[in-house]
Amino acid sequence: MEHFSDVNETLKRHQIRPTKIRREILKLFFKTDFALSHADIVNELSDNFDRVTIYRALKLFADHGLIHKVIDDSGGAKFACPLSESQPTDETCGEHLHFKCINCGHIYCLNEIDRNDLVLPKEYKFLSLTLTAKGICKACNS
Amino acid sequence: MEHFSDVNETLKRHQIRPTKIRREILKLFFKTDFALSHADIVNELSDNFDRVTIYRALKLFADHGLIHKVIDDSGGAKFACPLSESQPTDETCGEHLHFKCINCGHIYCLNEIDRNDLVLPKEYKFLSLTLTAKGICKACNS
DNA sequence: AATGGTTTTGCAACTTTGTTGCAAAATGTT
DNA sequence: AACATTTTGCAACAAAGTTGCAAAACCATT
Repeated sequence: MEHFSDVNETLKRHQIRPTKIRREILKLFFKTDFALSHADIVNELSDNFDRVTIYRALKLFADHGLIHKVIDDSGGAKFACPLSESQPTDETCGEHLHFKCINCGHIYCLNEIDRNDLVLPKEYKFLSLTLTAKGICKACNS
Repeated sequence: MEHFSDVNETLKRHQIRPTKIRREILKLFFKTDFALSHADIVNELSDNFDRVTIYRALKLFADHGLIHKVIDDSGGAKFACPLSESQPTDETCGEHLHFKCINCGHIYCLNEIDRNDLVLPKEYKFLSLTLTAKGICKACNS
């Protein structure tokens, strides 16, 4: 768990030059435990920064492994920042469990769950699981 | 496996009135074994039908359980038509395995795979699996 | 502190994807 | 054929995201 004062340091650690808008966006991620959409960020930030700049910051953060993109089941893009920095985000984004609340719509990254023995934290109520495989299809595998 | 001549009958069976454009779209689904995007259909249909009419036909098909929507991992919507009509599409869409080819980008519905023992057809090369749970989150579950 | 070079930002314009309202065309029924 | 109901095509709109470019901010050097 990181503190707000770590914002500058975290940016630098990820080779991202700290600017005002980047600090503001990262602060928002630090105080939120679910994935944020671009629109969420625009609405949440008090000073109105430019939409495009926010898109670019999100892209930059993702490219540098600070956050990762999650596609909502309705097709919208959200971005999640893993609070535990223990594991590198870059490659592991597809490897942890995502949980979508059908009530509030929030998406949570459940990093600590064993994929082979899915037991959610007790406060969560499990209803369904979607599986999506990736690989090479029969047409391309020849 | 259905034949082209079944197009009219299939539409009627799903309580969809057969019109020219609906027959054309369904034919396309019958001859394709992967999920189609709206843009795919626009490009594939020789007569140029109106974009909006195609959107409406897809919505209608999905509402009547003839096809189901799949969200691509890049956020785009695709629609898949299960060739085996053995199982009702409406509720089971989230329950079968989706396979995305990282080479051609096509999404296949693998209906016959046992979720508890994922063994893909031998022509497919498996690379990774994404898990997404749904339910009620800690904030809403109180 | 001023200079100069690189980044970053904000703005305008544009694309893609999808939706809505409405009049005209097609369809089904009597 | 005449009627009511569906369906289609069109125009307009909205949300999400991208690109090019000039102005502003930033950084390093003298």
